[in-house]
Amino acid sequence: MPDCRKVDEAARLPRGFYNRDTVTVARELLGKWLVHRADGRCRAGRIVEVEAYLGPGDLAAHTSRGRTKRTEAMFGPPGHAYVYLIYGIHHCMNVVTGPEDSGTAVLLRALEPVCNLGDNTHGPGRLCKAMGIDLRHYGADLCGDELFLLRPPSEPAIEIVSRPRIGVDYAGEWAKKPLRFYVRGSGFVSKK
DNA sequence: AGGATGATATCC
DNA sequence: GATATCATCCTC
Repeated sequence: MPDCRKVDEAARLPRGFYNRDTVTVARELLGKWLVHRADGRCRAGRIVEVEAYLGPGDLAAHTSRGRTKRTEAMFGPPGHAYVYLIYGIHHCMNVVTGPEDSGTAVLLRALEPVCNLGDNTHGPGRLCKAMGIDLRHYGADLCGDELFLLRPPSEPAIEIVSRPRIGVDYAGEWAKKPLRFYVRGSGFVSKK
């Protein structure tokens, strides 16, 4: 099991990483580490499942209903967090991608524990709970020092599987598009 | 299969 | 100001 000390020797993902095509970013986020430093504690997990949301034209994306106070962060500049509360209980975290105003983002759905996480890290709600992410992180700069992503010290080759996104049946044709990506064989991805 | 639980969008 | 709707998870 990798160690949290390795966080300091790993390369932080630069702003430019996020300022690209959303599907490209989604696929490349697999295998990267999500790190949260707070209260003198460092929590980290390896991203193994994500979903791409392609902006106002994507009927499954929150930004398809236009710019609102809630979706403001998703329309913001890349490399920031779009966090929202769902079903009154769970938080979900997205990484904002593409140029500012594009309204595109990648939902983080599952992690493999790296350090200081329990084993309840699969599923977007449990991911946020394990990482201690909530609405305080709405709009947080992922190039900052508290919540960030990095390229791990060693990044093993992975095989990427693409499938339809989960929980977006209302989105018509968009519900069928294979915009969910996960690491084959991880064992920590959503069933289905 | 259904309930929890609250922010938000979309209606009056 | 009321209400319907959730990019979910847990329990029954």
